[in-house]
Amino acid sequence: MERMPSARRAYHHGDLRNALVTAAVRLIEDGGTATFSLREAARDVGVSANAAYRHFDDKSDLMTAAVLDGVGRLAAHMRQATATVTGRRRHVPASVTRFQAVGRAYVSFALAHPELFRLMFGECGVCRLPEERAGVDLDSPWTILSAALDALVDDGVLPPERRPGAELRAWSVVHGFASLALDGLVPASRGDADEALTALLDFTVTGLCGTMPETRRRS
Amino acid sequence: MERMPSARRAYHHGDLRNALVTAAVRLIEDGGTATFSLREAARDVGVSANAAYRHFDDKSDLMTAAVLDGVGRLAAHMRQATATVTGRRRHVPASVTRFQAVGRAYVSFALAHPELFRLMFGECGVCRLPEERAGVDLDSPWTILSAALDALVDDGVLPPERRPGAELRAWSVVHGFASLALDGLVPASRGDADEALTALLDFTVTGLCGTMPETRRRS
DNA sequence: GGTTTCATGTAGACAGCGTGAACTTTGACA
DNA sequence: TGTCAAAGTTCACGCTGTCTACATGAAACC
Repeated sequence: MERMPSARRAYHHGDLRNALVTAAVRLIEDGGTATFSLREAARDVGVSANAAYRHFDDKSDLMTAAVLDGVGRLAAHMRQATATVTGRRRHVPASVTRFQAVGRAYVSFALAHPELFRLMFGECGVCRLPEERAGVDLDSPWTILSAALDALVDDGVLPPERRPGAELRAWSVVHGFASLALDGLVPASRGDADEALTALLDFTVTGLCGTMPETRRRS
Repeated sequence: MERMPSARRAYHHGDLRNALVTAAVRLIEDGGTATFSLREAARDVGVSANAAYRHFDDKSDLMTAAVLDGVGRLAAHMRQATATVTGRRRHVPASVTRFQAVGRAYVSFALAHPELFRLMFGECGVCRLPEERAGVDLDSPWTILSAALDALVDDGVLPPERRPGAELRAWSVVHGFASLALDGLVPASRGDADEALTALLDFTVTGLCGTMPETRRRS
């Protein structure tokens, strides 16, 4: 199988696997994980339900593929956020601003794709990724976070002895906040939530560095 | 309906609602949220599937009841942890130790009841609790956390101006850590995980207070 | 005490689900 | 051109959530 007209669209789809994943992501995003069905995804693509079994072991395998797709989107979102940091606060080192932008991106992704985010970190989620090794496929987001933390060290605001394990602490904060926000446990109004997030990110930097760093550094 | 022999056990169960909730919690805890079925819960209790509809609107209503049950257990677990704080570190104020014990209890509950915990804070979870007001029924855990934070202020380690919103920040940290741990994203070995948790709780106190407090306080 | 009432149970039916087995189509290659 | 395997299809099964109708029996009223 190499060439496929894709105009005829008879019997052989041509790229069914990807089409199913795309449909799954869309269905999950607006419909939730609970009501998602493999049959509906197949129906959406215009194919019989069992056709999916040529590309996935079972329903949960399809959902895992959707999760992987989501991880990729999250990484892209985070990467873009670091690349285009907007605004910068007085007396706050650039590395801190950029680090906080990563966290902000993480939370905004979760709020923009609640159901997908929940699936990514819930049952059928990253804990069941292939190879029995979960962390592997989260490399991208993890790497982006790591780089931001390294920059904090390079900038002299994060003491090297506090560096080990910082990813896990930082990740815990934003992940927890995002999860709680999805559950409606964060101040409802948009402004309040943003204020809470800002406070949270300052709290994170303080906790990591041992104190809130300013631009006028002590040597 | 008042008296029910409970020995005869014919037709009328006597306390079917509670029995169903108990069965649901157990089935969810060892079987997961995905495979849980209302019919199985009914079968477990020895009652027809439709009997459940006399006590619950639908499946998700039953699951919500299970979630409420879980919130109660979580609160009890946290309360007990604060009451019986074991060990105490040098140079660390007692209020800090007690605060950290609350966080430790939260995480240990999540690790002990992974599926229930996930359900509590996932779809069908606290976000869909009755009254359209999520926070309400989390009063107990929230209150316990609040009290621990108040104690930090009373003890002079948490500056009053940093007190507002502290619940949300503290909760975010432990909730995120617990979630990530359930996804296998925390160092696998038991000792490493505990070490990471300890570091996380110190990080939290530092972030909240602005610095890591010691017993020999300034002033 | 007999009758009525009604909350609480049961039985049966239905569509939709995930999935296995067997069959069909079709593009690629000898 | 004939063959083959990959990628679809159809049929079938048991299980699910939930609807409608019916059965039971404890309690309330005369």
